[in-house]
Amino acid sequence: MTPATSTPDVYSAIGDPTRRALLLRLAAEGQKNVSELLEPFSISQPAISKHLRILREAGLVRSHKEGRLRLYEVEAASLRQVHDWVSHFERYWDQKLDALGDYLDRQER
Amino acid sequence: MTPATSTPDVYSAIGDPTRRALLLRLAAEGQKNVSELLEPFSISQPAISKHLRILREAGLVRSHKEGRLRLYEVEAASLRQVHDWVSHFERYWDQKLDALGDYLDRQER
DNA sequence: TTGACACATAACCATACGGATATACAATTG
DNA sequence: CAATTGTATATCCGTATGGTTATGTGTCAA
Repeated sequence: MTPATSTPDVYSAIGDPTRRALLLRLAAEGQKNVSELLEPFSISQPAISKHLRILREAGLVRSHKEGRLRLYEVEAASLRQVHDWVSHFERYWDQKLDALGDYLDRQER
Repeated sequence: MTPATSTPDVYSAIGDPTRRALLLRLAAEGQKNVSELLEPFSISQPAISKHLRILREAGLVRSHKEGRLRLYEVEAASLRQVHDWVSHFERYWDQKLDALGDYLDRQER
């Protein structure tokens, strides 16, 4: 019985530096196939495919076949939640330590 | 031979939902001691202490003793890099495909 | 001084993770 | 058709991660 394979969340998807690099390159250079994405790294093709799968399951990339290539592109709408979450802490790197920060905080949950 | 215990990076530190909840609460409610932080969770005190250590080593909290309590507070300057990184992808959730987005789109090989 | 409390650390365990190699399969090329 | 290329999946492996219980240490109260 295969145990349900829970979908990976966005935070852990971007926790890996290789996946961040993949995302950044896709954003900078647009669609890429697996071999192209693989090239700058010194890891195996299956390793990259695994990373791409995790990114896809986290909703961070999408892909489609074109001939015998599979093209990947960024689909980063789910990064918005990360952006929003991190923004709660903006006052900690902004100089202005306004007591206004307290207002942000009802967003808890 | 114990292998040097590399300092955890910010991305993996916030990859865990418990640690995100801790950070959010500290930001919302200010200083808290370990027992207070522990209370909403159904995990052990050592587990929380471990999370707090990881947050501390990632530069996300700091602490000081006060009597027999140890008070933790947010120290989230290092979240700025995350915020900046995520911002690279803003155009993927903004409706407005600004000039930068258009420019990048045309670079597609 | 003794005991209780607050917390950290140690030791251990199961599972997840990132990598490798081997293989399967679809699509193109000869 | 067979061979080659592009990619995914299967399997395995070592290490990291998140949890537990047990224990050590500092601080306060009686």
